[in-house]
Amino acid sequence: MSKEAQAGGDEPATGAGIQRVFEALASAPRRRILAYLSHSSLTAGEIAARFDMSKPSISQHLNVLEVAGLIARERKGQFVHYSLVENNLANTLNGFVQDVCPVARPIKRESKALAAAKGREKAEG
Amino acid sequence: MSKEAQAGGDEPATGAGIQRVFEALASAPRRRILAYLSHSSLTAGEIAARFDMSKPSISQHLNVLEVAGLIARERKGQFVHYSLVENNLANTLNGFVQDVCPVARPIKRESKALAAAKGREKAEG
DNA sequence: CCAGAAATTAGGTCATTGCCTAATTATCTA
DNA sequence: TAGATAATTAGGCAATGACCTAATTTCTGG
Repeated sequence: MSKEAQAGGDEPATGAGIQRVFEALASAPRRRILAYLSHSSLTAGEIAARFDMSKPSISQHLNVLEVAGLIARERKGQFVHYSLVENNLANTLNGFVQDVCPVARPIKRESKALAAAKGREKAEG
Repeated sequence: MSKEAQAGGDEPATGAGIQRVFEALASAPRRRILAYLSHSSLTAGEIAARFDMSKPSISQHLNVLEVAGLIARERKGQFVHYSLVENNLANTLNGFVQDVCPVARPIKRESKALAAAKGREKAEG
């Protein structure tokens, strides 16, 4: 398993990947893109159509999200489909919260269970 | 209860507070400060001493974190003590993850329980 | 009151980000 | 192959952010 692709699993919250993730999330349009993709995969054009912003700008946002490992792209003919990389966001943020927030530490085992459950889901899905 | 002070409780992940939180978290030094404060409260000077950075720069970072509602300041004589606002970080990130990450949605009730438990903890103190 | 320490504010520089338009690449179809 | 559509890359510009030094505020102790 590639370390960066599935960041958040065991990687400490001080790793290199987490920086890109938080930078990616610091932008409202990018968070909005993630929200859209949480409902269904979309082409770059479909995403751009939902914004009052030029296509190249959206393309840049998509690139930032992809480099952060939060979304995946797949070319299909002349279209490029984007989809959420589901584990990464939750795991990265979860890992960080566990490092920083004392309250959250007790649920460390739960998040572990969550990751396991997700693994199962993927395998069955 | 002030809405912004305890952001993340019911506030949608599209609110104004979340933007400040994510911007605050986009900086490695600021995340490091949060990690320090998760172990104990510290004065501005004690925090600055842990960084290879000027005190004014640290002061600015502290201000960003405070405006985001992630830390609290308390003046004691000539010192200023900073401490973590524990609920806010976990709740804000949790709320966002629930909005975006399909896997995480089923644990919505758990996070609610977590918030409740935290309330109790605070009250018993 | 004055010297000194803690912390912030003020002001300036430099790099980065976010947006745009124009140009380019890749693909489909007639 | 030519023309149209999807998407990206290239390049430029304004705004923002992160750092610094110097100056200021706020408190303590002699």
